[in-house]
Amino acid sequence: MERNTARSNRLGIGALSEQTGCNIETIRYYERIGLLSPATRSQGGHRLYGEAQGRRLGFIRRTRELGFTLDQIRTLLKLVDGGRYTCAQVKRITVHHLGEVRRKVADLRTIGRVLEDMAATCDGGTVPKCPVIDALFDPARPAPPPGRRSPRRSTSAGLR
Amino acid sequence: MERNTARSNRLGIGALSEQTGCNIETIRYYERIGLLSPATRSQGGHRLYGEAQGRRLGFIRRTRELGFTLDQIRTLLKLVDGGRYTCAQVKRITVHHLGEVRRKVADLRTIGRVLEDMAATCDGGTVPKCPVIDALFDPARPAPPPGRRSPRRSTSAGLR
DNA sequence: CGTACAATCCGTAGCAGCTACAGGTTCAAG
DNA sequence: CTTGAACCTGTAGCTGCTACGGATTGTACG
Repeated sequence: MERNTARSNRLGIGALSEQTGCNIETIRYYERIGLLSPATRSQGGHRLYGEAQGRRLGFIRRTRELGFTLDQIRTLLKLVDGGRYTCAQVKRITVHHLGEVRRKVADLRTIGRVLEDMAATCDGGTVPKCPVIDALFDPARPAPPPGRRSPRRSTSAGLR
Repeated sequence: MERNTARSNRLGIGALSEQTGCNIETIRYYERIGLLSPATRSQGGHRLYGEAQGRRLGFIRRTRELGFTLDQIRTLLKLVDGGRYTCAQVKRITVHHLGEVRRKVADLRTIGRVLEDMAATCDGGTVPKCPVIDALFDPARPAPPPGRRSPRRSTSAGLR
């Protein structure tokens, strides 16, 4: 059961997976697409990881959890690898991503409001007729398509 | 330029695309996966659409805009097609989806907060050193992975 | 030392939900 | 009848993984 860590600090891919919470297949995937550099191998060809690779994978995982795309992560890592990144560069990427997150939140909140309004018109009865279906079939009703903001808010007013 | 609509109420796929705002390729895709039933064809094989298909596509598009998955839409349409759906069935799907939207909003707001905190630690200078990178490389710092809530909030405190 | 069995290997294919070709046919205006 | 836009089919690509299948290693136990 104890797979390693014994006296060698080099981990197999399974141990690294456990340590970082990152799926084995995903680790190999990251290597394949070049986010992780090719791991050193045992004689038999099994991947072995040291501390540096572990920290790098941790970075990727945390960054992913914050919703950065693999491409953004690639850019960040390239900056770090180059050794001559600036705070400004990193901030630009971060702030850009923050903007996208905020847009998504706004869109989803709009969607949520529409869904709430629609659900409220449902009595949930066994009647073979539902105002939600009607609303969805009716061209004029539901919220403006998310993506950019619209000046008028017609959601709850227009729905019932 | 006027493509049709002339005196026939049947539209070509391009006209339908314009009318609904749904990409031509996407319309064909919806047909392929069975959301739209196979269109009737001209002698030459071009798709022709009547009002009913147009309304159905509109339904799909609006429902998609609200974030329902194609599978949920398929279910809704099956209910409608069967002609014996109940308000309760529709409401169940809607409320379920609403729950997911709310979860996503919560997760994204958490992410947004972390990003804000991180960005705040950046002075945006030309210094080859950025606290954001440090935070992302440091195992202990960033926000708990979204998905379920954590009791302690260490974000802004822990980050600088 | 042999053997079993876990761990790992590689390559490929699949998921959602489209989008983008290429290389051909049809439609409609002039 | 000719031109050029619209349309056809089929396939491949995108993101970010995940899940095989069938082979090979690594290792603990007897």
